[in-house]
Amino acid sequence: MNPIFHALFQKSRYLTNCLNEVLKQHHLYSSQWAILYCLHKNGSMTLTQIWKYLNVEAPSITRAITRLETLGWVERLDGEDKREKIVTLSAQAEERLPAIMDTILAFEEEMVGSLTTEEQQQFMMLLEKMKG
Amino acid sequence: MNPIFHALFQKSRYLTNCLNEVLKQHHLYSSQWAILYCLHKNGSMTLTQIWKYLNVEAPSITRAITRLETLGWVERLDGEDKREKIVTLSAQAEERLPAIMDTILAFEEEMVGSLTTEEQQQFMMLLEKMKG
DNA sequence: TCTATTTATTTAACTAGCTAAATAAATACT
DNA sequence: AGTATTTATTTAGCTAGTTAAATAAATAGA
Repeated sequence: MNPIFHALFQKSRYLTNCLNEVLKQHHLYSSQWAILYCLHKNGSMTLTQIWKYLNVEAPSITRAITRLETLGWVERLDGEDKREKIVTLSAQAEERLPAIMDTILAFEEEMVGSLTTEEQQQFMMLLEKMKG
Repeated sequence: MNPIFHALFQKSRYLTNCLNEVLKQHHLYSSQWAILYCLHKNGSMTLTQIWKYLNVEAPSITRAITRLETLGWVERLDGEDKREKIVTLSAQAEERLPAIMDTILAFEEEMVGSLTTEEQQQFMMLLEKMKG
């Protein structure tokens, strides 16, 4: 068994666990953060736009949005096309995002700061060179 | 948001999905394969040895072993220390392992074959250079 | 116009990780 | 010896991904 896969899976799991740990202070999980960041960057989006952007399946997003809605982070609005739901950040979310972003930046610096910019580019290049 | 994390998580998810896909022909999931491979390599192991080796929490292994046991891949035996359970591969599993290993080798070649040995080492080195 | 197909979302059920707490056996301490 | 602590496993319940199938609205075609 090629150790690359084991190492890659381990690191991925380890990093999401760490991310969840630092996000605890904001009462968020990493998958919830991914959606909030996506909405912050792109503005209001339909569910389909979100899952295509994050490259996960629709039901994962439906469930996460439902949770974020009950927690007051987002709102679901009917679209002009009655099939689609438009998701927007709540005022409360907009207010809290800067502090969360600070947390994330510190986390990233801690995790990946030991790599030079060239090494980071090298890493991305190698990742992309794997099939898929 | 540093794109390294997104890329890493995506690739990890993509590779496990691919692995699950090729393992379908053997009616196995990737996490089940990880345990079977571990037992093949190390011989009989206690649950604790397995979860420490695979670096996941104990309940994940308890559940996976229960499933593998009902499917006939492994057996749970009482240890001399009555607290521990010793897990062994079934005869059926031993019989089927070579074919599964062929599948896995082909999968690895497909996924990572486009990288030279140096690139693979480079990749591992960069992974390890990240904190953790 | 009516029907068939496509598209957006949701629901159900599965694997797979996690933490926290329960249980039972072994070990350590007085 | 008897109690307290540690260790191994399990159970319960959570996030988070997946596929398959249901529902409802929009679109395309006869």
